[in-house]
Amino acid sequence: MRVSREQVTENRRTILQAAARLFRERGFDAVTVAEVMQAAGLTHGGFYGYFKSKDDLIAHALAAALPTAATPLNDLADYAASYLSRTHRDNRAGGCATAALAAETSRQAGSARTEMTAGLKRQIERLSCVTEGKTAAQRRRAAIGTWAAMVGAVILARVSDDPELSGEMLDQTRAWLAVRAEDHNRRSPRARSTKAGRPASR
Amino acid sequence: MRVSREQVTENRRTILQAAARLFRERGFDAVTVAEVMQAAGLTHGGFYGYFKSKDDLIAHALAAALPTAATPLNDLADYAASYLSRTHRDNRAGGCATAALAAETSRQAGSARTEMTAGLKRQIERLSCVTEGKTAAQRRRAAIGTWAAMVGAVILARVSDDPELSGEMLDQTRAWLAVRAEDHNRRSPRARSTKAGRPASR
DNA sequence: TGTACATCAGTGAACGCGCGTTCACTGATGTAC
DNA sequence: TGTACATCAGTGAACGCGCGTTCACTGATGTAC
Repeated sequence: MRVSREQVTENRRTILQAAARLFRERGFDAVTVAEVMQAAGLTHGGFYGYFKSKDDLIAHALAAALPTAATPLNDLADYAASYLSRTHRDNRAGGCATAALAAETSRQAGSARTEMTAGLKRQIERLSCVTEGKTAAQRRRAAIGTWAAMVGAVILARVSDDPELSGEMLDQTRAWLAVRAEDHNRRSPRARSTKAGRPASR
Repeated sequence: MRVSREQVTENRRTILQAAARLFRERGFDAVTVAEVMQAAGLTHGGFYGYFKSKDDLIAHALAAALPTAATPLNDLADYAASYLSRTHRDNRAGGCATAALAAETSRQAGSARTEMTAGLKRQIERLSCVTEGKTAAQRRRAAIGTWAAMVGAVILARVSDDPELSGEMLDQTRAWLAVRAEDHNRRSPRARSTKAGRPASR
């Protein structure tokens, strides 16, 4: 049952989206190739016409799930509020691929790690545009520290089976990040660069 | 080939230590029951005399690998320096079980999540004794934010296949945490509570 | 434009393989006298 | 204290099962005339 070239392109996209969701939700190992193909409305035999192997799918699905440099951030407080929300914590399948898969990816084949590393670099660049700091180096430092805290908080909130502690991880980390920004403004109020003052993304 | 009761007790401890190391190094799924038993110097058939199932082993191995409340922290800067070191980053098997396994544990059976949650509570308590803050609530907030950043930074440093970026994740997060403490001291220099002023652990 | 044929995306059965788990057996330990 | 027997920790073969991957086949698509 051959299919049109447009259909092939669309199928590939559908497979990648299904894989990206399933992997984030359950992890690489717990998701089978057959499940991904079924979620994409196909049978498992056709998989190897699209990808060399499951490892190959993992790398491409990661690339598809990670944010691109083309999507700039607006306000850090807004971003933190949405990232450190209960909605995001409970939405693994549609949420941040780094929080869901970074730890597992570090034990994965090279191509997956390469994709995750590229995504990490893009995210640090994006955050560097909205963090506080007199110099670019200070803003980069804040971007790295903030990102580590956000990713760590979501991972820890997700592992906690105590709902109160889980919510506290999100809320307290958010408040702690806000206090940090306030401290900075108190120390050097003129250093805050406006959003318009720098390009929105790179 | 029956074995003495003391030997049984020691074997159980050996199995747990071997499992805790292997799980941290490669993750729960990638380690087989047979590998754990071989690492403990036994054959795989005897496993079910010690544990109900692999899930049961996972829960007990986590409990064994997580820090106990009885080990208090001394200085936060020292702890951060050692946690955010290249040595720790490269020593998964002997390193922090939370950084190595929290993400995977959040998709695991209930007993493993319960152990990890208990470990998280203990760690927040430990850190609350060495963080800055006028009130207990402020110190707890700092403990949570600091712990999220430390765990996140090690996870991200481990996933990066760019050695420079990997090292930067550790160094910048450490510097960023130090700046945060300085800011606090500048804001309210009297608020710093001495180590002797509070019990070392709870 | 219409027709005949080659191409190849998709199907589903099948293959190896390795895993968690079970089980009959062995022989040293622990215990009852 | 010494002996006979019951117990049970450990062994290794075996069991199901599910996974990633392969392959012969099908039939709609794309192309050459």
